[in-house]
Amino acid sequence: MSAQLRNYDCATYKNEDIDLRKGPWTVEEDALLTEYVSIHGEGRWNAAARCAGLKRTGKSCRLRWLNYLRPDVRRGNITLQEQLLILELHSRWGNRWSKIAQYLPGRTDNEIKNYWRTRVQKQAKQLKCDVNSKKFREAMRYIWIPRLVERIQATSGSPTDHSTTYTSCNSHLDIPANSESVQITDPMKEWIMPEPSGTSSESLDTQVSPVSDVTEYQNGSGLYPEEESGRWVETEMGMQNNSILGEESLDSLWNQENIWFLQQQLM
DNA sequence: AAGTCACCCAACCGCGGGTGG
DNA sequence: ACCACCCGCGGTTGGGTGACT
Repeated sequence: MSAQLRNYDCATYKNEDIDLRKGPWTVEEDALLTEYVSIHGEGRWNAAARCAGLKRTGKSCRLRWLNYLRPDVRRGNITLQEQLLILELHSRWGNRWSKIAQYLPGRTDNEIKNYWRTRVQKQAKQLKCDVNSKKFREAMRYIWIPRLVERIQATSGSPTDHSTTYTSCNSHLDIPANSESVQITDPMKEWIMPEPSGTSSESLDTQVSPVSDVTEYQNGSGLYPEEESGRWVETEMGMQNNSILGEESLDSLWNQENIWFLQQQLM
């Protein structure tokens, strides 16, 4: 335990003495907060800020812990599986970042939100349509997501069955429309949510609030119908072949040619 | 080398809900 | 019932960085 933390007397702390700090956290601040949480656990962030001797608000401490210091936080590129899951869950719940983050172990709501804003919204902007528009959702559903699925299958080495490349979102994410219980169905769960070594399968059966969010999602039209299956799907753009974009990488999925194609379809 | 631009991400802000006095 | 406080969520912003000219 650091001398600062050991010697600090919460009871004598005077709020008026605080000259609150803002901006980036220092190594010393990180160490103080980490040490405090390791002893007292999470929660009571205002008390944590005071007792750890941090000149920060409780909110700032909470954010720093959850988004950065927490030992199980994952950093680095969002994987294909995670991208797929984000697209799927966002289509169902909208901007419920913290809720979506519950299904991406180690990822924070902030990270997912940033991913959405920087990557997904950028594509919508390039397509000159709103990210919440039906047209963009269909572009995601019938082109982006199938390409993700194909890439995931390709990289996992499993054979690609084009007749079932993409049926509907709910075909590989078994999310009951009237339930919060999200269960990943076999065999998809292996590549959507690879089970961390040494952990139980609990993460695959995460239970959350029993209240349905489906009805809460104001853009309710974002829900996918269940009936589609197979390679050809009927969209607002007309009959759409899932393989229409060929075999280019996802990174080039949204190249100018594709954007042009989509723009034609979206007219 | 310097300037500009776009992207990414950490952190802040405002708001609403929950809770205890 | 009211108020104050705390916590969590979603939206937004500002700084760092790399690519490009």
